Amino acid sequence: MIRITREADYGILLMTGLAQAESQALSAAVLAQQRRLPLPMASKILKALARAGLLVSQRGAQGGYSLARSPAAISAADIIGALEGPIAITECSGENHDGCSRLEHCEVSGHWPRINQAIHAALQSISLLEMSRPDPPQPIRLHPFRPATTATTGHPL
Amino acid sequence: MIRITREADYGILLMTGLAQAESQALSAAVLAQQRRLPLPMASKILKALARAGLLVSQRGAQGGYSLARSPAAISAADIIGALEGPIAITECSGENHDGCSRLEHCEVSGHWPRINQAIHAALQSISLLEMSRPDPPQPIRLHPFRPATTATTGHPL
DNA sequence: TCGATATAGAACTAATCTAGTACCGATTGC
DNA sequence: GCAATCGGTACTAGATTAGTTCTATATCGA
Repeated sequence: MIRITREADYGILLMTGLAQAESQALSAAVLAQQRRLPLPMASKILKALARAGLLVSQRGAQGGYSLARSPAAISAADIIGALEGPIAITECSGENHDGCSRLEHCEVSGHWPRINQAIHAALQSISLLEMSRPDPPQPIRLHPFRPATTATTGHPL
Repeated sequence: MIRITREADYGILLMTGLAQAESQALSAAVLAQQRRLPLPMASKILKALARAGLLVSQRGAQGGYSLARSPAAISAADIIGALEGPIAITECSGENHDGCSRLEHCEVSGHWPRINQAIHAALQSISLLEMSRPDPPQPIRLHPFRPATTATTGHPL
């Protein structure tokens, strides 16, 4: 139900890694190793997070990534949104009806905006600072790394 | 970001249709026509909702579907959960670690349960009664019906 | 009792999406 | 200048989704 992609999962892992590094810059290779993620994947995700303005990147030798803001000022919604694109409500509501206004049977009640807002609010209420605290009742990984050819368990959220 | 399947979207449409029918039973054909959904699709979804106990079905001529409980007692979480399976937290937390306990790198903090719970709470706070009220600021459809061969716009939630 | 109407359930297919990899270019420190 | 790193795009195999089809079962009414 309401699944999140593995990219977003990994993204949160990487962000918590950076949050714990206390503003020290870490390279993609270091972060990937720390979180046991394949380097190309981690690299791809870090690029996206930097492009979204959540990370600051430093190129060249001794380069790396660090958080663009304090962990308290970054929410789960920020991270997930950066990796999975804008929430739907921005695609088909308000002034922007692209892809929807063409449809002849758009007569249905506005339940989705309400749901979107509820979920968005829930995600925005969770900060990276909270997620970085290593005090969970149960250590849990929902999206464990799985090499491309291996069977998988589902990843519903 | 955090997408919901079209089935769940259609499911909510169909449920609101039944909620507005005020406990009168409606056939799959009637509901499908009302919501402009292809009959086989509507039929498939209604079957699933009935199996999940959200609808009561009446077979045979003059048969149809009606709500198993009052619209106020049915939440968005119920509908989405019925169509997209149990939420992840039940698959990999508490006593039930199937598919996760085997993994060697399960050392990560428990951020997902927190997020799961937040989203689940948000969805549970929205009742079918609310969703059935035709008073939205903007009538919106996120998952418009699209014949199998047609291009699509994304459907992020 | 028979036939029309409806739901129950499983199986199948095409299109789309996801996860992960590979490659090449640009920057920077030593 | 060269090695270390990030930036960006393109590609592929596998999984998932969306929708259809087929057959079985139940019920109403003539």
